[in-house]
Amino acid sequence: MISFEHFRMEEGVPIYPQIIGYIERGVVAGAIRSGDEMPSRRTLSALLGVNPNTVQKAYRMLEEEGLITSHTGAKSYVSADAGLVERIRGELVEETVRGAAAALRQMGVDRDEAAALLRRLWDAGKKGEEAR
Amino acid sequence: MISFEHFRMEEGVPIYPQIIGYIERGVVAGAIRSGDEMPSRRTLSALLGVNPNTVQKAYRMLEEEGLITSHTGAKSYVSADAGLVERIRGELVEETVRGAAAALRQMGVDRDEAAALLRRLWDAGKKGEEAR
Amino acid sequence: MISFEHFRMEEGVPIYPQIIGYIERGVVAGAIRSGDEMPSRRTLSALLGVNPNTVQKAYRMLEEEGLITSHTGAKSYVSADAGLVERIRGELVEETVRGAAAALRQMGVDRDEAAALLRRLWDAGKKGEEAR
Amino acid sequence: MISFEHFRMEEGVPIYPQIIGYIERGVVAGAIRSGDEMPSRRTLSALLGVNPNTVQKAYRMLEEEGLITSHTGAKSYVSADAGLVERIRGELVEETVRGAAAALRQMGVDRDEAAALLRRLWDAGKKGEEAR
DNA sequence: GTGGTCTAGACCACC
DNA sequence: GTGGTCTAGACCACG
Repeated sequence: MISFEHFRMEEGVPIYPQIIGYIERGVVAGAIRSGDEMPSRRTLSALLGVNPNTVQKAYRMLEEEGLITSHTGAKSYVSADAGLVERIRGELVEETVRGAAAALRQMGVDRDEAAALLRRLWDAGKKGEEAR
Repeated sequence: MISFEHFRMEEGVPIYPQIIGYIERGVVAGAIRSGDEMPSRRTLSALLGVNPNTVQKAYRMLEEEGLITSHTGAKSYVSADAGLVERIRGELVEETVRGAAAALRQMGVDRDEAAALLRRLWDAGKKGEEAR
Repeated sequence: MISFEHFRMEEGVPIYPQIIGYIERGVVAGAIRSGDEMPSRRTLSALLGVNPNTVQKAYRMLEEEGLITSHTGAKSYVSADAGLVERIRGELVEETVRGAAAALRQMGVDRDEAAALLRRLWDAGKKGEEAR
Repeated sequence: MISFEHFRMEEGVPIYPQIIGYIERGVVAGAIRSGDEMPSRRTLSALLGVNPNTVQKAYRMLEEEGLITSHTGAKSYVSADAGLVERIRGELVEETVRGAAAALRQMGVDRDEAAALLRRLWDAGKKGEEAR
């Protein structure tokens, strides 16, 4: 059963993409692997304090993406082959870095300052957000 | 008159927060200063290709935040005192860096690798997204 | 033991009402009579390829309707007195005819055409759906 | 603006397919034509006493079927070419007649009796259900 | 005012 | 207990 203990909800952003992103990042990190058992819709919705349907939507999109499999009445499992993981990794890492760089640039931060900030704040939110 | 030439719309995210964020980042960078003239709602909506109501909503929230002043029938001006700017700067920069760091950590990227990536991709999106 | 050989499942409709309807129509036709023995829940669920709980639900509702009697650990029997049968017959037949008539009328089919169609298609689905 | 005054909701059946069926039958009858204006989601939901989202789902599926067109901020219109109408007509009429025939057969009604019933009850529900 | 999306809760069939 | 679907209400962007 994969853990959601390091999941932190971001306000003002739709919840289901956050769930998708959490799973994707965990898969990219190798913390979530093929065959791992997903929490049930009810379990996860209770854990996150959201509606089961919101979780359902995330799971459905993950299934369409090929990251998990679902069968009625049975549990859902992760099913991520290496190629898919590598593809997601490429998309996700670049997108994250580029987005932060663009925002910081527009705020007048220069490259060295940004890199220094990143190093300094790296462990800032570590408690509770450690790689999965 | 402040410029929106570096504004790039992000799909799948409400537009009015994007406008607010653009102004906030410009103020933090010092590119937008107290007394600068805001474009009229009509002008900006035409420029961005969005509905006037969407711009109106952004202006109203910026006014509530204290970043601009609006008087019926008159132009709107930026009104950002040093304290407000500093407060926004602290929130935005830290939030941006922390968010990226958390996502990258969760993907299994380590601190050195992240800093290197940030330096390497710093100018990546510059063409067409300069000082975005 | 009453037979389910002519039962055909309709997709997209809950299964338990289909079971109830099958019994009701058989009773109205006289093919199912008071005293007839119902298949056990397990037997029927295996025969129809559905979950025992689904059959259980249908049996419970039939019992509430008064069409069958169940005693824990014992077989279930049909118990349809003449009055009940007549009441069900009136409801089902009229409802079926009225519903089809209304739909056909709304599609611009006239009465003669509808009656002709009914005669022509009467045996159409018979093969494989006989006495459905 | 096409009218829903003859629409009658059937209990125990999902609402959105009923809306779809009503439109399809009207198109088959020729009572609803290409270019006709659909009621807005809000208008129809208020009229039927259902949630706007339920209407939305029906409209969306009708759009996928090619029977109506929708554009954000603008009204929805019927767009049914002759071929599509003919295809729907074939499916709908046969399906309706076959379904009623099968049910009546299983209830022990014979063909002549069924045709007679259909003629007799043809106008039974006419008030309020007249072809569109 | 329009259509589109997100979150929510109840119900169904299945194991 | 599991996943899947339907109805519901609020919010968003657009004309």
